[in-house]
Amino acid sequence: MKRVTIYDVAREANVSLATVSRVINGSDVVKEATRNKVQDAITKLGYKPNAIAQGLALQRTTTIGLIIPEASFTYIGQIINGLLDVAKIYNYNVMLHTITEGITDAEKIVDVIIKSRVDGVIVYSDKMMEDSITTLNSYNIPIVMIANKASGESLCSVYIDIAKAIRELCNRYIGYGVTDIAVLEDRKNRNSSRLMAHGAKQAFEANGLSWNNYIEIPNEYRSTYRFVRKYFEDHRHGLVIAYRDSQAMAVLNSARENGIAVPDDMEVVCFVDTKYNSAVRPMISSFSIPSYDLGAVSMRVMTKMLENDRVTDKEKCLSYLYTARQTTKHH
Amino acid sequence: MKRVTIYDVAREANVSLATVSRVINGSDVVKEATRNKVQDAITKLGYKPNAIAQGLALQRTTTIGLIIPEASFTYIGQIINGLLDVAKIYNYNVMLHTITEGITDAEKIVDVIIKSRVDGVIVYSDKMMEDSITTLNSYNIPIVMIANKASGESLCSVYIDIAKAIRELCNRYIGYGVTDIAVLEDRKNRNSSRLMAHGAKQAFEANGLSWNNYIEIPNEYRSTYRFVRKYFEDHRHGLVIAYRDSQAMAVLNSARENGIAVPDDMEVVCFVDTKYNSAVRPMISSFSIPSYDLGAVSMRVMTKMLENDRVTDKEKCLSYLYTARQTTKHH
DNA sequence: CAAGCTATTGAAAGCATTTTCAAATAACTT
DNA sequence: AAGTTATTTGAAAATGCTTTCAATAGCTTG
Repeated sequence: MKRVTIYDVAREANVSLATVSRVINGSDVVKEATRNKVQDAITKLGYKPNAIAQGLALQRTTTIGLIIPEASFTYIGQIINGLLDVAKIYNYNVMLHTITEGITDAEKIVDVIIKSRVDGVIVYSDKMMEDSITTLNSYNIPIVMIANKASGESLCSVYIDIAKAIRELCNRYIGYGVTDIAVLEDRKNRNSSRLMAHGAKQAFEANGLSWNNYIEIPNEYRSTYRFVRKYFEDHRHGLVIAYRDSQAMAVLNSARENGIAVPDDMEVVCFVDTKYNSAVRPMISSFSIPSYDLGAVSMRVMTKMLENDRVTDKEKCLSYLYTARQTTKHH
Repeated sequence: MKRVTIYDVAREANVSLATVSRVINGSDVVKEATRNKVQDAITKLGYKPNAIAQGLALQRTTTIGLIIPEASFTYIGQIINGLLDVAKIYNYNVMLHTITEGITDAEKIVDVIIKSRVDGVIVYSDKMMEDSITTLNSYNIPIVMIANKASGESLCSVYIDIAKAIRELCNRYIGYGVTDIAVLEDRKNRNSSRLMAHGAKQAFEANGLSWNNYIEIPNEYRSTYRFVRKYFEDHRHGLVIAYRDSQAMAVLNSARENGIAVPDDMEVVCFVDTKYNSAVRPMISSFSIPSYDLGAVSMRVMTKMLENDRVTDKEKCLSYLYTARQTTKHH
C-alpha cells in the first residue's frame, strides 16, 4: 500500500537516486543502457514522481492559481476552457478559487494562494482589490489580469477595450440620430459596466453632447426587469445597452410586456455575446468577444513570464466584433 | 527576496522549529508566553507556512482534483460554485482539469492527478472511463462521482435519478393520452441522455406500450435545429424532451419556424433548468436540479471520506422539482 | 605507458515542514 | 529538601525529490 518512491526505483534498477532523477527529467548524460534499466524499473513498479517533493526541491509547483468571481457565467466557462487548454499544453496545473464580495474573502484567498506556493496567479475579477495585488507583489508572485484594463502599469493584463467598443457603437447611433441611449449597470461586473458608461460618455462628449444615463440596478433578474419597466415609462424609443445576456433578456421581456416593440421602438444591445444571444428570439445584437482566447492568451502570457521569456507587451488588447441581430434596426 | 521559513521565525523568536511548528498548528502544549513570542515573530516577518513542505511531511496536500468535461455549461458553473464554497469551509484547494473526448486525454489527466498527489478526486464526466477509475483506485485515491449513477458499487456518487424523473413525466403524459414522445440525445451528455431514454422506455413498457423514439443528434445548435425540423415533418403533436437549455431553445425555434405552435401543438420539456429557461419566451418547462448542491454535497462527502468519518451511504440521490412553464399545456 | 580527457555515476546537501522521543524545566508532595 | 509527576521544549529523523561536486571508468594522445 506504500507509495513507491525514487529510492525503490533506484534499488530495483541498481543505480543511485541521482541517476533515476536524471532519467525522469530526461537528462541526456545518462547512458542508454542504464536509462533502459531505470525505465524498466519505473514501469515495473508503476512509479510516478511525487510532484510535491519535486515542488519542494525545485521551488516551483507548476501550478497557477486562478481567481474568478463565480463560475456561473457562460463566458467565464469559455475563459476557463481556454486557460486550461493552454495550461495542459505547458504542463501547468490550475488551482481554482472563487471570490465573493467583501474584503475578508479576498484576504483569505490571497493567504491560501501564498501558502500554496503557486508559481503565478491569473485574476478575473472586479473584486480583486489593490491591497491583494500589492500583497501578491510583495511575495513576488507574477500576476496576469483578465478583462480589466490594468490600473497599475506594472501589471500584465489581457483585456477587451470595452469603452472603445461602446464609444464606437454610440458614435454610430448618434450619427443615426439616436441620442436616448442607456447603459445598464451589472452589479456582478461593475467595472465593466462603468467602462461601458465611460465609452458612452466619451462618444456623446465628442459630439458636443452630455450624457448621464447610467442605470444602476440591483443584481438579480427580477429587479432588472422592474427597473427597466420603470425606465420604459419615460423612454419609449432609443437604445439600451446591457452587459450580460440574461440582463438583455430581462430588458426584452420587460419591453414586450410594456408594449414596446423591439427593435422598432426600442433597440437593445448586449455586450457579451454568448450562444444564448442567438438562441433567443428575437436574437440579441451583441459584441462577440473572444472569451476562449482571453483565457488562452492570459495563460500563455503567464507561462512566458514563468519561463522568463521576457513578455514583450504588458498589455494585450484582444479584438471584438459587433454583430447586429434582431434587436437592432440600425447596422 | 528569499522567502521566510520556519527557521527564520525560530531564530527570531529564539525557540526551536518544533515549537514554531506547534504554534502554527495550534498545538495546545505550548506555553502562552512562548506562543506569543512566536506569533509576534510570525507577523513581524510575514511568515506563511509552505504548504508544499507541509504536504511532503504530512503526506497529504489538502487539495482535491476536479475533473469536468468542459466548463461551458451554465449548470456546471453552479456545481463548481457549490464545490468551492464547501472546499473553502474545510480548507481544501481544488485543482481543475477538463477532459476531452479520447482515451489519451483521460490517461494524461489521471497521470497528472496521481503525480500531483491530490487527496481525492471528484469526477463529473461521461467520459471518465472504467480504466481511469481502476487506475485511480489502484493508487488508492478516493473518488466521488457527480451526477452519474455509480456503475461499480465501491464508488461514492452524488446524483440525480434522471431516469426516474423522465419515467414519471412520461407516465403522466401517457395518462393524458400523449404517446408521441421523443427524447433528444445530447452528445456532450450522452450518459444522461441515455438515462432519459431509459426512463421513457420504462414508462411506456409499464403501460404495455413500446417506445423507440430516441433521436441521436450531432452536437451543435445548428444540427439540432435541422434534425428537429426533420422530425417535425412527421410529428406535429406530442412532447419533445431535451437535456440542455440550448437544445430546448433550438427545438422551440425550429417549431416556430415550421408553424408548429408551442405548447398547443407540440410541448417541450428541458431536463436541466437554468436561468435561461425562465428568461426566454415562452419560458421553458423543466426540472430544476440542485446543481449547486450537487457540487456542495459531493465535496462534503469527499471531506468526510478524507477525515474518515465513515461515509454512511455510498450513494446520495438528490431530489429534483418539475416546473411546468409556458412550453407545456399539461401539468 | 603516463597523462589528460570525457562520459557516467554516486554521495551528500538542500528544500521546508512535522513528529517522535528524550531532556529539561516547573510544579507538586511528602 | 528530595522525590515524583506534569508541562514545555528541542534534537533529529523522516518526507521524496534535485543538483552540485567529486570520483570512477573508459578513451585518446603524445
